[in-house]
Amino acid sequence: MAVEPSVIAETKNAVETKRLRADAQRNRDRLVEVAAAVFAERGIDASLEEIARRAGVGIGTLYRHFPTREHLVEVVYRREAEGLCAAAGELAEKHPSDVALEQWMQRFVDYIATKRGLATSLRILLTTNSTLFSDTSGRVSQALRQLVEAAVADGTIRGDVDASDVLHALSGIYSAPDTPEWRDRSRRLVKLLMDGLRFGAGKGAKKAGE
Amino acid sequence: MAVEPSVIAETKNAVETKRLRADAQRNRDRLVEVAAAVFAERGIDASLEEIARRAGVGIGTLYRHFPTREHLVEVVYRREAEGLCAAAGELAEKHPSDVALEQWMQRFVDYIATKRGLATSLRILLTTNSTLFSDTSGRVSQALRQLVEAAVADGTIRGDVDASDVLHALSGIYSAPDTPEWRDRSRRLVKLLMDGLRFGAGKGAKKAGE
DNA sequence: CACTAAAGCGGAGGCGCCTCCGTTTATTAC
DNA sequence: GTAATAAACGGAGGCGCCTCCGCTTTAGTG
Repeated sequence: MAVEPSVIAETKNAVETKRLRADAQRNRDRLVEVAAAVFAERGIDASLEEIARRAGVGIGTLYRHFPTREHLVEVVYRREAEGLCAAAGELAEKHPSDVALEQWMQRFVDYIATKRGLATSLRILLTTNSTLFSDTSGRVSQALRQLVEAAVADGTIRGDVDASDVLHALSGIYSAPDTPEWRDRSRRLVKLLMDGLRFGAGKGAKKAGE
Repeated sequence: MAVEPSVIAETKNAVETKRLRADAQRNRDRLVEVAAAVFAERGIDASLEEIARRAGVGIGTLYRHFPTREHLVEVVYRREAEGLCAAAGELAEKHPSDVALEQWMQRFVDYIATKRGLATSLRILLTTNSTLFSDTSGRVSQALRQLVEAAVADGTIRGDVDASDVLHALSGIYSAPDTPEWRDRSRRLVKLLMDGLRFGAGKGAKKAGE
């Protein structure tokens, strides 16, 4: 019933938390990685014992690192968000900017899929600590902005839209009901949006290529 | 994850649900009664096995009657609300109308105490089926109205207030934080309110006693 | 009353949660 | 290198959840 405030502290200090012993750090990383996979595969209610087992550690180790399920879920979610943001840069290097945008948005669909699941389980935490989602969503939309601006700048998508338009267009992904077809429907939405963005590419940019 | 719509149906038809076998009905009643006591004593997370044990039935029987914890909690809550409403009539018969009102409000504090606990556990259900609270709160405020009007009518409390004023004044009980002192604080609030209501009793009633 | 079908019972068993503490391992100091 | 110590490990064990199904009881019928 009582929600521990320590969660907040823990996450804020994450970067400068006291150095873990090498083995501890290894186990912790492993756990987060495995947890991400297991949550994706089995859903958010997956057994923590399975996670420990697959990570090759005892259940006690899992609990030492993540005193509650929510702690683990939160860390997984943050990692997911970071991965998504990092992908923006990587995709931008490897692909034409419109393709980069498209692929990133497809990945965004997956991200939202997890986010939905996690939200259910984090609900209790969130009522107390609501920096989590605002934190990450800021950085995610920053990543999107970067991609959209690049694509507009080199004329691979139309110039009369900006990142917030795109985000708005994507909002259907958030709000669509949690049906089995959700993911496919969302993928189609991204394609549709992309076609719309490509249509008339090169025209109407506020700044014509310099 | 999926929330069963059957809960709604089950409750609506509660009155005319197919007759249970005598032993089944006995067990069911017993379970609800015991559950109310155990929830009050141990909190909403009390062990269902303890409830079954104390009710003298097997855990299987509990689960047959109440397939999820939430089902049980809901029934307990409805029973609580009914008891509160019924108390209005009983208190009105046994006591002067201002005393009846005061005692009822004290009981109301207990009711809210459970309601808070239950709300936590029912949250998931409530997002789907929100008739529960509106249902009961209508009847509860009806009970309050009856008491307030009687007390105004016979001049034991002041006449320039009505039931909704009193309910409004009680809202502090709802919204106060869930601290250990909550109950005492709420009891004092009721006393305070009662003093206010008695002050100037007999004056200013819209209708002087007929 | 006896008989039968249907309804209901109950607890064993499998699984997951979480804690506790004896054992192991990394790190630090020498 | 070794020793000392703090940090971390891991899994046994206790408890609760929930399902499943062989056994018991009730309600109906003649």
